[in-house]
Amino acid sequence: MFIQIEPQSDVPIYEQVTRQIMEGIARGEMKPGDTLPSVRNLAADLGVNMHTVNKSYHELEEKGIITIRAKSGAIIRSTEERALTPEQLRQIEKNLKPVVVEGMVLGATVEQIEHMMKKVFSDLQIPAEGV
Amino acid sequence: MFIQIEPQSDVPIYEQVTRQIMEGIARGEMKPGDTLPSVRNLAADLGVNMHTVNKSYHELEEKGIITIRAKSGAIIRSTEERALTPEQLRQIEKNLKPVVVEGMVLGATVEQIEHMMKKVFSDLQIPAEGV
DNA sequence: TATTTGTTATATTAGCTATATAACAATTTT
DNA sequence: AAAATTGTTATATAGCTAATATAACAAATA
Repeated sequence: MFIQIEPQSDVPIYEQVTRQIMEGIARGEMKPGDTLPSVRNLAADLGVNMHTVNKSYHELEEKGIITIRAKSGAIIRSTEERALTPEQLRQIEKNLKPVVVEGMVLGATVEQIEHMMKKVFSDLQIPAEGV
Repeated sequence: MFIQIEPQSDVPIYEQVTRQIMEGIARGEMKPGDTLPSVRNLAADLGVNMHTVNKSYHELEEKGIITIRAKSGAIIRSTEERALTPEQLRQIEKNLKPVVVEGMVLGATVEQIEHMMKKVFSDLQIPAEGV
């Protein structure tokens, strides 16, 4: 699998897993309807505990990104199913705020932050076929 | 002071202090050259421990936002002193990435995120005189 | 039927957050 | 010069989170 864990990071392992699965979805490497590997399999692949992966999956479910079918598996929800609620928009803005504020205080311009934002976006864009 | 602590938040107190001081600087309520209150005074104001505020100040120093003069006080650095190093740009981008990725996966467009970013920016802009 | 699945429970270790006290030495104020 | 204030350092404690380890359960799947 495409997930790489950094044990020394200040970002918790379960959070690293969550983020990299989201990246995989954003990149189009994983599509809606796809099933995630079982918590035991992924945990074994990554060399981490089952519960750590389980926590990550439940975090993804809370965010509305996957659906966990008890005793069966986890499926990536379609973009139609997850319709970007006002609550989710508020959450994104809440996450965005401290990052933008820090950027401002350090002297970054709106254009610089905008540029970084678009760079992140395009870097994750679904690559053209055969690339 | 303008800082409001939410004890129930999942954001650590020292991090709340750091963020709200950054907001104060972004808003122009605190200007370069200004001294921050002593760790003991601010801690008393907020009803938290001295070490909690001290941790926040050191976090701000690590970010390059203030200078701590040992046994004297903490001063807000000027924008000229902190020249937005490549390292800082990388840090901002690193902070920005997971937020943008989550927004993407939830179905937000570049325009939506851009709009939120600019909203945060303008909300913190230095208000016109006498407003 | 046997295997795999997420779930639940218990226990342990490690690290972080936050508080509490206390003392030190340099700076600043009186 | 004396007193007060300052950040620093040290020790200790309590609570919480992260992560691991085992184990058993019941439903789903092969």
